[in-house]
Amino acid sequence: MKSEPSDVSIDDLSKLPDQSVAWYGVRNYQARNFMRDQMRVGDGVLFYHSNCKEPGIAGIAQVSSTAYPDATQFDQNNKYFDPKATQETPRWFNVDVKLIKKIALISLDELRHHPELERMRTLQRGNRLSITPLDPSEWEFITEHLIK
DNA sequence: GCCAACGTTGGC
DNA sequence: GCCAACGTTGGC
Repeated sequence: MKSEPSDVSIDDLSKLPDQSVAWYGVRNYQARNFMRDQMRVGDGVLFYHSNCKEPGIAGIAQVSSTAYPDATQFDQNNKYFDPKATQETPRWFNVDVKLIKKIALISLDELRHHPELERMRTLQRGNRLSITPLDPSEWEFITEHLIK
């Protein structure tokens, strides 16, 4: 799951109550569907810093709630406000994500050097989805071999 | 349903 | 700041 550290960084997450955050602001249907239809409480999450000086995996987290309507879609003053969403028929959903641990950054450059990860969705050319599923073998490789 | 125009993402 | 890639919008 990608987050821009200027918005919510791994250190921001570590300071939040319960080290947990609502994954608000997703406005892409495919990414929304991953949260709404596929994520389960306890699923592992790689917390990825994007659109920043050092992009890469900054921490390990887990899904800590099932999906529920993203509150920002109803807030006229929020940049994620969606005039087409209503309380009765919300359009956007988010899960909560809870920090497990911050790790030494695994840079995008390093990720690209491991053949075990060459099919990883988020590394594919042209991929812009902020949320992508991981193959269990990719999760295993990263958590067992790339965390110092 | 097509598709041009436009907006966004995100690495570099 | 550039720009490739891709998603969304809306006229027709």
